[in-house]
Amino acid sequence: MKLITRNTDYALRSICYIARSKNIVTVDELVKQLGVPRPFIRKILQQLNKKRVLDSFKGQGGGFKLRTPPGKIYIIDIMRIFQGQVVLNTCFFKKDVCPNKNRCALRKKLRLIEENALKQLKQITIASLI
Amino acid sequence: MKLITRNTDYALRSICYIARSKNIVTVDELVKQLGVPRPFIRKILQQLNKKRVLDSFKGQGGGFKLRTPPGKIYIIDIMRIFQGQVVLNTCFFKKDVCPNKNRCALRKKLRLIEENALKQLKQITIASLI
DNA sequence: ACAAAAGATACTAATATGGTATCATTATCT
DNA sequence: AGATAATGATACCATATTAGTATCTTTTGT
Repeated sequence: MKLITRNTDYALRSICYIARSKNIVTVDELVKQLGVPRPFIRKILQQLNKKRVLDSFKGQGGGFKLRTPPGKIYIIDIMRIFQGQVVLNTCFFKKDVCPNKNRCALRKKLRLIEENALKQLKQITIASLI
Repeated sequence: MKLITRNTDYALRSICYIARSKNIVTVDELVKQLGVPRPFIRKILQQLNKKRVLDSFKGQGGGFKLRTPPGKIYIIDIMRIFQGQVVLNTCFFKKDVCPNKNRCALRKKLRLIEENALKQLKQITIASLI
């Protein structure tokens, strides 16, 4: 069980850094700050731009800045970008083994735990991290 | 984020089935009950035997039974067998980026969430599932 | 025009998960 | 004793996900 993956982590830290910085931030700067492979973080930033978390500027003097204030960026949204639907609750069992999903004691308990985690994740903003 | 993996799920259901059954249970019976690939579930049961959750009997009339009462088997232990340390809280960052892990706001919050989930997982026994 | 930035996209590598195959060992029954 | 029915051990293969690279295009400021 891994709550967040590497690219989510990189993304969050990049966003935090950009949020703290008043100026536009280049990939170069982030590479230096975070020590993350350049092409990898480029891809991450591009995704964040596509998903409208960041705004990007091409050409000399270009780079990235936030598109939304840090208090309105929830880490669950960043997780969703890189990890898809965060809580799956997929049942591995075929219908005839687990005829009634709703009554499966195991699923029920796991779902509760997942819902709790989700609820907490939904409350954390970038602002609360910087 | 996937709370449990397939083999953990299979293991839990096998244990539940064995717990409900008064008699010794063979792989064959479990395959019929759960519709899971035979060699795969064999491996799972072997691991459960090694970890002393189940007891196994070779030869004709052999099979598996519980070694511990269902009220004392916690699903977190089964998860640990198949998924290793359940909550990792690994930080992907090098020391110079994240100089003080304890003060990293992100880690702190994630750890809290993970600890909550863990606490809940630690309370669920097989007995509570059957 | 040129250089410095990001955009797009396709590819490769590593790891984890899910699953098979095969042979050895042990116990029971006749 | 030998056949049979069970698990033990172990090595292997397949697939999916995650992590990371490479390359070429586009935009923009000087």
